Amino acid sequence: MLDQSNRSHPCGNCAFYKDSIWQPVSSSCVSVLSRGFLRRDLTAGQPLYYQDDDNRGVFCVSKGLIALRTQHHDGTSTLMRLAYPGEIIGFRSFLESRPHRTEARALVGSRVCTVAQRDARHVVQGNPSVLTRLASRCIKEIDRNHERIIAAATTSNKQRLSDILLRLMETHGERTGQFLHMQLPLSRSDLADLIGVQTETVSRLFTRIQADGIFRVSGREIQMLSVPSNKQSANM
Amino acid sequence: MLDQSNRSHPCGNCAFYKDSIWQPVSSSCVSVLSRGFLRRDLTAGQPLYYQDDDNRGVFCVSKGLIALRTQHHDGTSTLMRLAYPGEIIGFRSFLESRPHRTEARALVGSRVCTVAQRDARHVVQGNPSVLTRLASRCIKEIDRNHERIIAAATTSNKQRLSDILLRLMETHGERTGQFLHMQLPLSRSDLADLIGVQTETVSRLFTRIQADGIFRVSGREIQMLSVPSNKQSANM
DNA sequence: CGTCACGTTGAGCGACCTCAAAATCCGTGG
DNA sequence: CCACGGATTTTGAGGTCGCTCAACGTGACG
Repeated sequence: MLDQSNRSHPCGNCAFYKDSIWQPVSSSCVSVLSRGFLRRDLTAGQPLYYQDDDNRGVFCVSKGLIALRTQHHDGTSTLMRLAYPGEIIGFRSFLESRPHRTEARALVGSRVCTVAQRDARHVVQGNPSVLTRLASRCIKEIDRNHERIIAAATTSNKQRLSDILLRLMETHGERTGQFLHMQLPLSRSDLADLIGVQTETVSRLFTRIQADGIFRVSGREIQMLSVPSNKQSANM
Repeated sequence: MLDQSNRSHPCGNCAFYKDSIWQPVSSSCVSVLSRGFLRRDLTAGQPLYYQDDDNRGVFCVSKGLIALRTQHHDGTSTLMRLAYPGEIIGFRSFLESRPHRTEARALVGSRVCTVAQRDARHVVQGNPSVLTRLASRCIKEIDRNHERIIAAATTSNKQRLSDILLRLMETHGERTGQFLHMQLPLSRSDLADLIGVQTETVSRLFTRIQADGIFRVSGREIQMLSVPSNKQSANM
């Protein structure tokens, strides 16, 4: 049995330690990491950083769910990404030393670990493999964006909303007998910003999704038949 | 006057030498670069690599225009990116050592420089700054994708098509008196795959764009009043 | 001269938008 | 415990845009 944890490393107790971008690093850098390390708990709705803020470090979602939004000049906004546990956020502004282009806000109670900017730079400089792993996270983000662009072009809004529910259920759902259920961590207008439609349309999409019999929706309470038998792929 | 060129470096004569990701590198690596370097001219329509091909190196567009497409299972495809001169392509599969997820194909006569995979890895390993610059190109790609997602959510298809014409005109247009004109390097169905509509819709969008008086369109011949007086921002 | 790829045009339909109003949820204070 | 106000969500009516299907034009090429 391998010991997956490591007491001296600040990420040593994290469920995502084995995939941490900060691991492995030279032993001298472990103490630098520990010095610049901050574990922070956010309540639902609490911001981590705002659009146009200067970068303060590299953030890792340890638990919960973080929304990355960008505000537009006309007052509307787009939800660019939902960051799930184990994911890194804020890396663009860190790597490019520029202000954040999105706002990060917890959607549910969350824990976020930060490595302060100065110390993160120090560790990156001394450990090329950290940069390689950061680049890998960049590419994951590119892949996610490509999937989203492709989905927008090839998949109906109804299907995309179903897919989002499915993904959320995977992480946030609780099993009760034959059903999974959850409190939806997003408002109708968040979902609208995510799939690129109006809030009224989201409401109507929920009605249509419910009619297919896999989901039951009541406000933010979502119930789902587990093992949805892939019947939804038959819908357009 | 600084000498922007460098005879011993394979990118030394390139217009984009000063922004090359392969520059600066240690002098010992310059010869490795030269060894793995291949300058290649592509005719319009010629492929550089196919989807699912193994990575053969890092490619840099020296001149021309390269389309990056992904094919879907149902036979449709999406044009993910137009790569302009000075841009790097194929970096995802290089950095992740995985097959290409897009097909790269020249839209007009183009020149592409390749650093062979083995040598590129050698140079990256010996020069951390190369990896930093590659990461920077990754982030540029993320920024482009974000802009595209935001544009899809906030801008009309007509406006987005205009924006594409404007961008192409910038690089490919030739001035004749008061007008810029070009041979459109993309078919109607390429444009459709780029903005996510049907080819018939592209045709109708051209009709409507033309009605605004800035562009004249006849098949692939596009004419534009230069300095378009930003009137198009009035259109929705 | 036929063929084939490409582009345009038309008709009918469905999805989403806008504007408006009603219903529901939720926290706060009486 | 209940009433109130604000935010959120749902529902309705009517309009617009893009989709589908189909026909037709055009130009390149054998």
